[in-house]
Amino acid sequence: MKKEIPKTYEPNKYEDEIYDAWEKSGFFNPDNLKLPKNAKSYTIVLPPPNITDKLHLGHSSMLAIEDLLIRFHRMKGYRTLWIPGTDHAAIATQNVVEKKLLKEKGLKRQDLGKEKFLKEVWKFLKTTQATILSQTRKMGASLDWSREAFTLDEARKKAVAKMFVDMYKEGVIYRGERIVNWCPRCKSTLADDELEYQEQKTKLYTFKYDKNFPISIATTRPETKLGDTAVAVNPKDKRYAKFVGEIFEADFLGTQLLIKVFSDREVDKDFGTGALGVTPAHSMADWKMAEENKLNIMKVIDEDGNIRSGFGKFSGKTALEAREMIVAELKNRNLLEKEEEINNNLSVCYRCGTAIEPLPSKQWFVAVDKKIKRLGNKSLKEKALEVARKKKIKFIPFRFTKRYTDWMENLHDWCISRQIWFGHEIPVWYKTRNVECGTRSEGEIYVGVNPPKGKGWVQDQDTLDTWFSSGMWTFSTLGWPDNFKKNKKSGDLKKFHPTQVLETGYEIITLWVSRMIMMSLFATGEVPFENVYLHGMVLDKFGKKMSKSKGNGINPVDMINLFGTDAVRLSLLVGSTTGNDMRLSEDKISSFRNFVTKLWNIYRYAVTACPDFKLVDKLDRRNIKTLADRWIVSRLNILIKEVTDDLDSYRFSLAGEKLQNFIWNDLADWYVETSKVERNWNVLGYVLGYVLKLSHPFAPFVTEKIYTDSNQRMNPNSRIKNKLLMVEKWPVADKKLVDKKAEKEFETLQEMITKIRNLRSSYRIAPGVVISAYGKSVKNIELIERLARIKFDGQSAKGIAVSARKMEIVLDVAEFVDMEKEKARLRKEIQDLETLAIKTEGLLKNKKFLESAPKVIVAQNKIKLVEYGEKIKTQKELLKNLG
RNA sequence: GGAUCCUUAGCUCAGUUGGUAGAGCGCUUCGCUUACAUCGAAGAUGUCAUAGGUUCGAGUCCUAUAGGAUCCACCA
Repeated sequence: MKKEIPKTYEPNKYEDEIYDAWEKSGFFNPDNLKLPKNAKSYTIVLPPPNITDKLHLGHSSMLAIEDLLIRFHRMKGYRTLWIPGTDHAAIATQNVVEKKLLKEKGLKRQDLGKEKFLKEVWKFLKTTQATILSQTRKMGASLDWSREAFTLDEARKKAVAKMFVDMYKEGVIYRGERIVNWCPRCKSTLADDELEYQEQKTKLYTFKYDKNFPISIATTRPETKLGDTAVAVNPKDKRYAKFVGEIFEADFLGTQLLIKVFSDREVDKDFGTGALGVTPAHSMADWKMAEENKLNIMKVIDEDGNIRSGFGKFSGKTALEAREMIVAELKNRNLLEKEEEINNNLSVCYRCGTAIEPLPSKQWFVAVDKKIKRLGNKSLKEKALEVARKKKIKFIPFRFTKRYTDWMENLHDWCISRQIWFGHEIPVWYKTRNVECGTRSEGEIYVGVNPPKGKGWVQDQDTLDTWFSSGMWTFSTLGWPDNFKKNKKSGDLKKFHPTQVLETGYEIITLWVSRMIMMSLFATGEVPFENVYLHGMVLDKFGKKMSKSKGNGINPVDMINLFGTDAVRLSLLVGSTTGNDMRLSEDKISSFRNFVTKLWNIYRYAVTACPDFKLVDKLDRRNIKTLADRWIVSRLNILIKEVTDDLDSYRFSLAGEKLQNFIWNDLADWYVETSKVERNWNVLGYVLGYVLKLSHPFAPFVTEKIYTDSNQRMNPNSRIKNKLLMVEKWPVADKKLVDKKAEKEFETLQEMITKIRNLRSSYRIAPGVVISAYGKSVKNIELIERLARIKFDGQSAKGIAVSARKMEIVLDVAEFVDMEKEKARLRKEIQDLETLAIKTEGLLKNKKFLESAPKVIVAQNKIKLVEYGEKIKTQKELLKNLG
């Protein structure tokens, strides 16, 4: 069954059908792999992409790296599992849908009500989810789709509720009041790491509460000063020392304040007046001071960002309106001493950009410092630090360990409740529930996986932080809690937990990695993964972060359509280093497309030139005949060792580069190109077969295509034609085939041939004179001879022509069987050429010769008459003119 | 304020434990030779940011400086 092979590999034609074949084979699922019972497991959980949007190149990079690891280990004989999934990304998704609703229908979520709104969210997420999954397949990701999960599906809901209840029962989850970062627009709390900071100019006002108050204070937010209960000064500040410990009454524009003066080291003497008005309810730092100094707490601003009742004319106004009113009144009363512009770092909501309002509020927390019995009386924080320090979890590159431990050490209790509709419900019910300006009081409370029986129970209206559910990802996807009864693992959890590698972006160490570690330790007593491999961000060719708003993002699917998945994968894997950002441009991707074509054409050449060509699994050493054979086989076996080592050590880029060099330079340019005369197809079949295996994790499609194409050609009627490269055994280097002597000898030949090539070009080019037309083209040699005959002494010119012929003979050197004979031949060639070079040079120095020479340059089958500046003429035309 | 990373060819970046400076793209010249023009051959280009130190030997290790990027903390 022989068919024509196209000149170039056409990815779009084959990729979908190849992916189908993989998927149908069932080998993405480790249960279908034919493995010995004691085969080791190798598991990666895919960091679930947010369902807010389709995938970008950053995701592609993640998929490329993980699929490389997965395919490599699958071929190495591990019980290899890669679990797919998506993340519901609560706040982000809710925001996207809200914006969409407003834009398309002019509706707010409140207009729809919770139930209808959530329906809209699900409608939205189903479409993006579908897009994400199809993009993932396009990348060639060999994920086990039978185990696909979503952070908000039924199984995960069950796991999350169980986790919450368990932690509550251990006293790790508690409800408490404290200052939270409140977004008045999203009406939700934000974690510290969900804040963004905006540098901006703000006015700093210096004033006194009233004219009898002894100390002036400075603030950028006068409206919050309605809730001041103290003034803090630096203990070393002599100006205020005499007031410390005293309590003053003040009348701040109609509001009665009781101000205690105390000292605190945190206060900067040189900022403003050196005295800080303390507003415990509306500043993180002040809250801390209030706790230490047992200050009263007075709330001024409510959840909508308005001034609460009880503040006279200011009540009901927005914070900004109140600020303006207060400043105006301070001016009127002559209390305002100074008004200056300063640079201020404003915290804003990372989703909507609204200024954050720090507010005290009742929230659910995970206690990170509480000693936990099941963790050997250590806290989550201590245990999470221990596993990193004892290297039960290794960070790659190592330096990120420090980022993790530093952050862990300073970790505060984690607020896990969010005031949004979309997300995991909190498994808590109350009997009576009053809501009044952020303070909630309730009577009876019930915490359990299943709703309580009886009437009058109302479920907690809040939802859980996304990271609470994604923090459980490694074990919730492996069947926890059903697979974890009485502290014993069973099923998937037993087979695949802990996982081997978590591959993710370094920016997510604190948000996600740390939470996974804590939650896994609590739930299973195990680390969630043994290694954390961190990749950098993918930037555009100017080094800017790709983002939708900037419009500089490259859509991976566009690139795949243009250049093929293999090229996209290679460009993401080669030329980048662990933990560092990388730039990507179309040029880079297209150069890898060319590489894929190269690989394809080695195969194409073999099949066209040798109808019986086949890939060889085992090489009979008697088939290694020529020096070139020994050389390429030796090089291959060194390559196998190096690539395997590199991949084992996460040096993907290096491994890819070595493969590329071998395939392009050694195999194509030297082995295939130089030994055309008597090709050893057996050796080529062996080398190509092994190269395909080594390259498969990098470029799965083209390698699989070549592999199956070859099998189908040679074995159209046997089962072999359905064999997949994907599950072939990873090559093992054979030390006996490494032949250093052969490599050295071959290198000598390479050097000699290169020298001849150099000689050829060294005297080929001379200003204004003929030259060129080397090569086999008889026409060109004829041309030189004719030009020479017309104008000069025949002999000298003939020399040039002859030399042209000779050089081609050198390049045809094919068989390096008799090394000494071959070397002698090459040496003679070099000598001849050198003599010729001297002769020619002499000729070219001859003024008479130069003056009378036709000033032509032969290039690209076209001849340019330089002297007359004439336009390019064809060779034929010139010959005609010369008669 | 604390920390990390980067600075190597015109551009984008490799360079694993210290041992003769690398790749791709681009550029110059030549070549369509039945595997490949998405190709082949040849060529040019570097005080490895700066200054010290350790060493027989430093792009690589140490110290300081400059510039760039990022993360964390945070100013009332």
